[in-house]
Amino acid sequence: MNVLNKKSPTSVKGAELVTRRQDEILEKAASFFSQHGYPNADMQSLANELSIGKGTLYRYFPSKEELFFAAADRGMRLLHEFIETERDHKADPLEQIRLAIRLFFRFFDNHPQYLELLIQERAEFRDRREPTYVKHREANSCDYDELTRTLFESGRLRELPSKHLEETINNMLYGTLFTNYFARQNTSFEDRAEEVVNVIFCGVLSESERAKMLHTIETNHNESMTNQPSSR
Amino acid sequence: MNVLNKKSPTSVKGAELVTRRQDEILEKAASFFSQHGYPNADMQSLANELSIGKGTLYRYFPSKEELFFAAADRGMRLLHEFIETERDHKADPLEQIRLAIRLFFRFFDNHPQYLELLIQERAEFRDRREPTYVKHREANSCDYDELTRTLFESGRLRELPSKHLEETINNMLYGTLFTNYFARQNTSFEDRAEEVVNVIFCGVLSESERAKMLHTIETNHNESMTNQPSSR
Amino acid sequence: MNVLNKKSPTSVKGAELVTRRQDEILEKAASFFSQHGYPNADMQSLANELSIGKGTLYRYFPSKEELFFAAADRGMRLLHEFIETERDHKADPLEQIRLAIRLFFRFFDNHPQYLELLIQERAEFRDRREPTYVKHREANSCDYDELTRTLFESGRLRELPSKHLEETINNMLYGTLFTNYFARQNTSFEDRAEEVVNVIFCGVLSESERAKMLHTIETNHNESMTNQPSSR
Amino acid sequence: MNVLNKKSPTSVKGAELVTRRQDEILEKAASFFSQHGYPNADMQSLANELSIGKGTLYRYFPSKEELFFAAADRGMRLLHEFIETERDHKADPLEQIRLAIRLFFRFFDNHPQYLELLIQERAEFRDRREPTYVKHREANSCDYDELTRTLFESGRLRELPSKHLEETINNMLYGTLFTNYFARQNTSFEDRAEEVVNVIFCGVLSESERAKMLHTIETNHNESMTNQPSSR
DNA sequence: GATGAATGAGGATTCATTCAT
DNA sequence: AATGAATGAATCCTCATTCAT
Repeated sequence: MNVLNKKSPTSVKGAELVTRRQDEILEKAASFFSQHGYPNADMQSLANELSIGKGTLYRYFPSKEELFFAAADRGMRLLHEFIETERDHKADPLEQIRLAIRLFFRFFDNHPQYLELLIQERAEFRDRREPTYVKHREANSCDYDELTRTLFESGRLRELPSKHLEETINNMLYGTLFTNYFARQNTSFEDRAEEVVNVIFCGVLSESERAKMLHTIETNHNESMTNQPSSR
Repeated sequence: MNVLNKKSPTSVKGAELVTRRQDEILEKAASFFSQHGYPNADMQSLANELSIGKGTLYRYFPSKEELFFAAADRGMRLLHEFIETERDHKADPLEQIRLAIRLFFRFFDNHPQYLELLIQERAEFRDRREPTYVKHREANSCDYDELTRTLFESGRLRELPSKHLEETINNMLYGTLFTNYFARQNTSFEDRAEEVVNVIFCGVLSESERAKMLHTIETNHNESMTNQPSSR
Repeated sequence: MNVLNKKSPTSVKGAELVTRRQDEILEKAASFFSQHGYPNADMQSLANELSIGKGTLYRYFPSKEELFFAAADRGMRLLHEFIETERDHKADPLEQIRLAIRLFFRFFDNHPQYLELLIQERAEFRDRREPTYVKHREANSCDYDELTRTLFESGRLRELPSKHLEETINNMLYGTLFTNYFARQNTSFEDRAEEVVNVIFCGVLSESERAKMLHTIETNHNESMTNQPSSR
Repeated sequence: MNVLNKKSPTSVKGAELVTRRQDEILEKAASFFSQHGYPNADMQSLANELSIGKGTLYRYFPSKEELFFAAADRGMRLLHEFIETERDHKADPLEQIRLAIRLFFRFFDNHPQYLELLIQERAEFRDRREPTYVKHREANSCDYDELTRTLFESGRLRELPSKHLEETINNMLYGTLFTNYFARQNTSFEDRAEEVVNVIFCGVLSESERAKMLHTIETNHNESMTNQPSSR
């Protein structure tokens, strides 16, 4: 499916060269797809922007589709690497989460094209492939599982199914990305990190209201445990 | 730009007929675009599904693009109407918000095609038009402005810039929609409404941790007010 | 696979129109493919020659390949019709064969493009489809089976497996077509009909030599019957 | 037009090496073109199969077209050599012809790719070049001219214009090749040699019928000689 | 008003050939 | 001498839109 299939294993040095070349192409392709949208991005123009021949593009990627997927994957890989490089495994768990969120936003501030690619991918290849975004989420999820477990055990989180926590954060993060990006407000994502963390951690209610609500939930929960074995 | 413009008067009855016909088309078009994606949805097939001629389609909508926009707009209008019809203006404000969230999710459970259209629209017409989603948000925002004001004034929300509240809820809602839809998990949105409300209202931290954090925020805030007039 | 698939059964009158149109296209396509060769025949130029749009071509035939096959099939159909129209079922069987050969040649004199198509087809679609030529041969073969049977029974042919007769004639006919056409000698095929018939019917040997050879064959045949039950 | 032209002298040994290399390439090229058809045979794959670089191919043959022609020519040369090597110049002339036919068929049984090349060539280069097949026929024709003359003079053939004899045999041979090959019947050509010889030599009619027909021809011929000096 | 036949701009992809290493 | 990376001309096909009936 790639260059190497057409001919020869090429030398190690050659392989490196190929990888470097592919990276250059992917870098440009990401912005290009992001800018024009997948269906309007034509390979000729992309080749022109790269100052290479159209054929060369096809030497490195067998089709427009594969090129797009490779670009999207690269984005998620870069995101992952960026967060891994910057995070501090020894910090307080809550701080780690806070930092991860901040880094997540910072990445998309610096590379908005990759956010665009996530959306494009979903729009164009709805039924053809597992979304890159989901793959990435799965790759990362284990890293944070332990973090949350620790927090639960030390009683620093309230009692929520642990899956909820992760998903809720995810929804909030991507929701913030998407709605802001959709709205083209051009505000920095990272600038909103504090608010987001703030709401996720503390909610929006005042002290007293919160107490009331949590009490109601508790009560309902107990009742449903006692009276209605099946809640659906 | 539409049928009526070409030769406007026509009888009132005629106008109604046109509207009914347009609605039938839009209904089908929404599912169709949703199913195939904008670029792969071809007008001939849509006409076939509607059992009308391709030309007729063009009588009612001047172009594929306009048809798509009309379908997306209709989706947002239906969402709005649905929520307005079902909401209870006399209920407790927090309950009103909770219900609105629930209804919002229920709508997209019942009409997932309109969610798809939002994504399609963003992907295809990135730079050509204000997203339908944003238009809708603006249309609705005033309705909830007063609701939140009341809650603030009665001390039932903690002190957050009012814009934040609305945006945060929005981000959470759309984030939940998008990530779930992206992940194709086929779970009902409404089933998740309670969790979402729960987190937005109460946050994820335990009582003590929350207190600590809110204290820190307060302190920082005061300090920054005193010492660093500009935060960036 | 054809026009009708895209939409609607069209009226009877429409169907006739479609057929007429297809025929016009096939007529031109045959000469065009014949002239340029399948791979060099481009659809745009063909459309230009027909003074229709490229899209129209594709309305009537779903692909270049199908168009080509349809043209080749039409050729064989026309050949068959031509011979059936002109032949005289009441004539002496040998005369019928002689006439059929003459007509066969005359057809390709008048429509050399269809000969070319047979060759093109074999060259381009070697392994993708049963040759049109073979289909035609099968369609016709039954017509002549009886003719040859009669001739055998009345002792007007010497003893040859009946399959041989038909195949030999076939080989001779197509061989004459192909070699003459290959050689681009531009001589009329029909002009050679008499020679061909002459050789097939009488062979090239003189009376005495023929007698000798037939005697040898007979003898060998008897011997192999007696001594070597299986000759293979 | 080939390697040697670019920088001619090179040592004699070098020239031999070049020739050997070219032969290896042509050998493979023949099967390759035969297998895929000229337009689908791509130079990269051919180079791969030969385990040489694509550039090297172009060192030995200036273009795909020239390579193809060289392969086809080589086929005809091999055919010629094969027949020359195997034939027996001292045998009875009729036997010589019989043997030549048998050898001709045997060659194509063993090297069907060269038959394919003849067809490909005609299909692709219809108007660009004298068919290899014709060149070969001309090269060989003189060898058999004398043979036939001898036969005529000794009265072993009936009176036919000598050109007819050769052409008729040719047509029959190539006709048998092509129709059998077209039909992909996978029968051995050589197995059919006897039948073919048999029909060409003796014709298909019975003794009496043959006499009748030859009489008629004679009569017509004389008449036309007497009455209509020019038959055209 | 409704239809669908006709159109042609537009874009992905292939592959023979060149040429620097 | 040998290589294979780079090139871009060439071509099939799709589909939104128009317009005569």
